[in-house]
Amino acid sequence: MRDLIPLVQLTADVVILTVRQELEVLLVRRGKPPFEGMLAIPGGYMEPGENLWQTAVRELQEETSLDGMAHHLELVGIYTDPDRDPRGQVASGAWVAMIPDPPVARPGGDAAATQWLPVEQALESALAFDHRVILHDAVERARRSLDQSTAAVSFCRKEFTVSELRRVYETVWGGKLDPGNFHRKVTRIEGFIERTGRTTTRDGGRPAALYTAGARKWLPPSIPRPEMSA
Amino acid sequence: MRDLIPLVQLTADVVILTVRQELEVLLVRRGKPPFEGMLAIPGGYMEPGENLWQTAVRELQEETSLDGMAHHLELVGIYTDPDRDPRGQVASGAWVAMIPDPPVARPGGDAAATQWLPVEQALESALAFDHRVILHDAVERARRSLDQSTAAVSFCRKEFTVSELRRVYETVWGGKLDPGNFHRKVTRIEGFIERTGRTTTRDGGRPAALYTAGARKWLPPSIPRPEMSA
DNA sequence: GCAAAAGTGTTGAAGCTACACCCATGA
DNA sequence: TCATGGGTGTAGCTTCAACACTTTTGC
Repeated sequence: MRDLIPLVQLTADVVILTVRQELEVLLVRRGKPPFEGMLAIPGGYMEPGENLWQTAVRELQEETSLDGMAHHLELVGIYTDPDRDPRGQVASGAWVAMIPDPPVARPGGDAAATQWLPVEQALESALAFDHRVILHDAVERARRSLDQSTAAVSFCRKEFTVSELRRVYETVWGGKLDPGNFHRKVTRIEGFIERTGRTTTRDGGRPAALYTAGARKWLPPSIPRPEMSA
Repeated sequence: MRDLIPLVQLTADVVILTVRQELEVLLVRRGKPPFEGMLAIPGGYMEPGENLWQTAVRELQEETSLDGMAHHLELVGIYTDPDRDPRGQVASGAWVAMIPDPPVARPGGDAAATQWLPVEQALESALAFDHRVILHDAVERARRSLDQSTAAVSFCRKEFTVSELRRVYETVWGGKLDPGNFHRKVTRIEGFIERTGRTTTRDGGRPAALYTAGARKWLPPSIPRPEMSA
């Protein structure tokens, strides 16, 4: 009976997204079989003593030289179809990371090359394993997070302007937001973003106030919670 | 090198929640070691040919006699600490299910007994494995889903009244909502709930219109998406 | 000065909260 | 008839969308 229980290996795949002109994803070209030469989502095996979240943090760090721990890493799903990997039973936890300013991509491990690709384009490409599904789910999740949480700030550098934040929303959703109204909206949601007191003119025009991420994690719901009482 | 990659067994744990007077969770008392005699979240091993979601569906079905497929099953997390199970490396995917009307709990498998417990009370109890953490995360997730998605209807039977839906929110959040305003709110969100044309007097008073769940999955965000264009 | 981006003011429409009030049933 | 919960009306307030307009920089 106990022998019938599948023994599996675990991998963490990390869908690394950033916002430039469009929403882009970091992919690696596989340097060895299976799917040698194909594009894939960066990931790797869980190592002894690790849990899978730590694996994801490590992968993010290896691919981007970013401190994975400090960045937004959100679980997307767990992919466990028995035949998803030709090498045998390999289950994968998929995370999505939203990072600012694409840093230089760093090839390493079994990746012959890493590259940024617009997600539109990546979703039309053939990817290794079930990575097209994973990428699709991850992008869905990222869009949803923009709706509901303060995750958009993860796409901005540590200090950012309201306009830079607005451009994140505009890019991920496609469309334009009224700058004035957006400014009032986000500055009025308590704990969303906090002024640093500094300003910048890096976007041209009148100096813009710089902000950092606030403590709030979730945007206010559309059905407001009642006052706690019970 | 390849031998260093841990081989693990996979289990699916299903946190089954329902709303009665309070938010309650279905727990099983373990009938064999490890943690024999302790309360635990129902779950079981992934079987050959299954993926882990199917395992979760099967577990829900075994514990509640409900068609697991038809019910709301939401991934909560993946629990992979190397020492979370004394039997060895066992990783667990945790789901949360929100079901109506507690049906009769059905002991089966390695569960000597199953019982409903108020969540507050369960969170104060010692549970097997890391199940206190899992339960905590699952309840958080359920609360969040009420904010952001239409998941509240999963706590209602197939046909329900607006008041029954309101009581779900009131119970999960603790507090009172204005009946009139709540009624207008949910009936005006398109696709949230749909009238059946039938009525009921099961809650007393004037007959109440019966509704079913609509097609909408997510409630409107507080920062409205711009019109798509790009 | 001119262009560009930041941020504020304004106005009419829409939505929300609180609460009164009527409705339709069972007892 | 009364009690109970269902549902609508309404007044006052807040928020919102659209867009004009002022501010502060770089060139």
